[in-house]
Amino acid sequence: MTVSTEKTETPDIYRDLHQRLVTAAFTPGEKLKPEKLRALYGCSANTIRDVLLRLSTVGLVSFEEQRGFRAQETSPEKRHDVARFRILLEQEGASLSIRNGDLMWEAQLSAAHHKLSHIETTIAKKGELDAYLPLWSGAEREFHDTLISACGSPLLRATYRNIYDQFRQQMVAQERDFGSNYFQAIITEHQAILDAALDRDEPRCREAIFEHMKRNFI
Amino acid sequence: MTVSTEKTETPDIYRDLHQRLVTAAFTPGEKLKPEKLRALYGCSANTIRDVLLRLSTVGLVSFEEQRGFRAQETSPEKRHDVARFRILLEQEGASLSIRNGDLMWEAQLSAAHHKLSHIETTIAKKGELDAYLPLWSGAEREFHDTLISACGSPLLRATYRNIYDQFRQQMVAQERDFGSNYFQAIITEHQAILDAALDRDEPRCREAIFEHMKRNFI
DNA sequence: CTACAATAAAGTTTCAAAATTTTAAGAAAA
DNA sequence: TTTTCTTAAAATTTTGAAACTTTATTGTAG
Repeated sequence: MTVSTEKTETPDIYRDLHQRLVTAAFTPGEKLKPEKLRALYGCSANTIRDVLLRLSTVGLVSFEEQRGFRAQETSPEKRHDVARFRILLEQEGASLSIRNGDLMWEAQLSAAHHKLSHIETTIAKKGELDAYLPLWSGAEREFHDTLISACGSPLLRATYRNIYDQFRQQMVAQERDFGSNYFQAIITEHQAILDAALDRDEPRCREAIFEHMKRNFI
Repeated sequence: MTVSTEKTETPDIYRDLHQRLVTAAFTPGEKLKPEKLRALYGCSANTIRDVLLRLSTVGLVSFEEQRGFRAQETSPEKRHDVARFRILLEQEGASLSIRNGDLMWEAQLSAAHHKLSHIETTIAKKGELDAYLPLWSGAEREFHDTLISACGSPLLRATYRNIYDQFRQQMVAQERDFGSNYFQAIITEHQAILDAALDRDEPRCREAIFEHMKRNFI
């Protein structure tokens, strides 16, 4: 069901494992054995190895020479580190975008926020997070990525995306209480970020980003 | 000569290729064919593939599905991007280190600077950069890494190291004029960074870092 | 002469098995 | 009982060859 039967399977395996990792389908530190996963995707162990090697590249999987792969471990320190670093990158990226972004950027940001806001409102009402988690996670990622998309630095943006995924992995793994009031809160926070960005108010946007993330500190 | 004959060769292949890449033994964009490199290290093509996959994770090698590996391309935009991002990370890391660093940090920073300074002075006098490039590159990396080593963020530090290596790769590839006066200049700049750090003067240290890097802008 | 298709060559990815290393289990000694 | 050594099992890495893709070459039609 989750496995595509297309000719070139590797990208699908990558995407599927990536998705599983950021939605905590594996418990942190769990061993990822190519030989076991092989069966799941109907390919050889080496193909899995390739994919895991690439996922270790982006920090979702930890890899140690001669002792294989694991789903990235989590700890309060790690979560704190990821959150701090994410703030740094997003604040800087947002500042640059506010300076450089054109009308198209504003439009795309509005659009991304609209989608995100819709999904978050639905979850806040219905409360069925499990069903919406992949959808919401994707929309949130897109909103934050769009926010920094006009920063003019491909490197900053690529690094941010990696960190965002690590953040998601760490937070979902922590089994936070994603209750209804949690979503009420982040709806407000995302709105504040959007408003500050469209007002081209750098300090206020930085502050809004910090407010959005500070709950994840130790 | 460059190839170790130990039992477990993979780490050596990784280190050796890493070294070659940051010292521009490959021209930017040059194709890295496992089949060719295989002979060099006396192993199979897949082992090379593994190493290249990991090097692509740290940005030294570019990888495209179904069309293999290349030494990272270079361009004015890319160099500018790397330089800007490096400044961001180093300024932030240095600021945090200045706030958090203890006496041990000061001592290590002094030691790293002492070594670096010695090598740079030698090069400035003798001018034989080619012979000293790996030594100097390693010492400079260590100095900058030590500067941010007390920042308290493993993620920031690891990211900085990757960016430093990409920076080195980009700059050496550009065939800059590493003349004697170039080294005279950076000796002064490194001294300024050290002094500001030991004085615990964040703004001055940030400024010194910027001054050290601004020559690499477009 | 150019554009397009067919073919050949080169390069990349996948595979299953062999070689190596790590981890686990059990036996002997302190 | 605890520790250490030996042995067996499990897992990882490496290999060489097969399958597949891309790129280059050649030939044909417009």
